[in-house]
Amino acid sequence: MSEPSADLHTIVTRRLRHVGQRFTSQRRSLVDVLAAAPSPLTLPQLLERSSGLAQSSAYRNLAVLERAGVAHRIVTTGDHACWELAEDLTEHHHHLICSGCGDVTDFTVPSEIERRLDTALTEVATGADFRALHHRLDLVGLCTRCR
Amino acid sequence: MSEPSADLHTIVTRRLRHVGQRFTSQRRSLVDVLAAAPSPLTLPQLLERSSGLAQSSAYRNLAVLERAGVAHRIVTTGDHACWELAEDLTEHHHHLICSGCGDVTDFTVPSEIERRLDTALTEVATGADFRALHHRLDLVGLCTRCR
DNA sequence: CTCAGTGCAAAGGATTTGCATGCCG
DNA sequence: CGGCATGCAAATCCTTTGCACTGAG
Repeated sequence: MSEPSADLHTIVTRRLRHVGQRFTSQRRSLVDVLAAAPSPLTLPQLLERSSGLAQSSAYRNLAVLERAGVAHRIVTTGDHACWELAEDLTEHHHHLICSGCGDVTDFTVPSEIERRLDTALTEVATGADFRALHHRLDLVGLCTRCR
Repeated sequence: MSEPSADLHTIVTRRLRHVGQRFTSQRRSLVDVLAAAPSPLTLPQLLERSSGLAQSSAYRNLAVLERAGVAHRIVTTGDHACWELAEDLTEHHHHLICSGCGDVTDFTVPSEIERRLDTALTEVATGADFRALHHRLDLVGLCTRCR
């Protein structure tokens, strides 16, 4: 399910163009950093990994990438929000969220359970007259360090 | 599964005492408002429903209630955080989150699926050397108004 | 009398925005 | 050239904190 880097850039370019935006070098850098990370990154982490990127530009570009459906913002208990690539650019996964340090790690569940869950959620959404876009399943607890 | 009001107060009193805090009238008001609401409430909503409560006191008391395991803070995409009673004081449920207006509504899934999910999550947690405290399953989409 | 609890106002801090400048198309 | 993109600094706005006061025990 993971995309080769060249295709990723192609897709991102297309999606950005779709909302009338360019794929600038800063945005390319953000996308690459997100794609390389094994887990969502906070803004400070993104800045560390993208040299010479102004904080405000990072926020602005992340907002653009989110509007284009390329990046996704995760709200956590911690001080900063986290960012990751949109799910359809990676693979469907969930998050282990440490309530001690706010750290976020990815994980997946067996596809059979995922399917059943989807079915159930679709029914719920239908019953509630709610247009479901996606679901979010997080496991909250304590990581090894914070235990 | 819902608690009669008297028992709720008893439980809350005990939990507050356990962390060395009193069950004051403001805290009682917050708990009652949360118990009466069908969904999590933002701070402005809580203030509306609790006359004569200072904003700072609300935040402080919610923090105390959270530390006592009575209330639970939900981080949303919206501007404000939301608050609800702790899950073991209500019943296990999930949230429909509208990405348009940030509104949050409760829902439940069939217990069989919930059980299977729990099993799967326990395995994941064990494998990741993660001490799971609880899970969070949200359905993100658009409510009727924002559709 | 003591000390947690409270209100008010000010501080904090992540995120957003205004504005002048730079650069791609 | 025209307009989007960027950096810097200032503004926003939710949330937290300092401080003096009040009230329960």
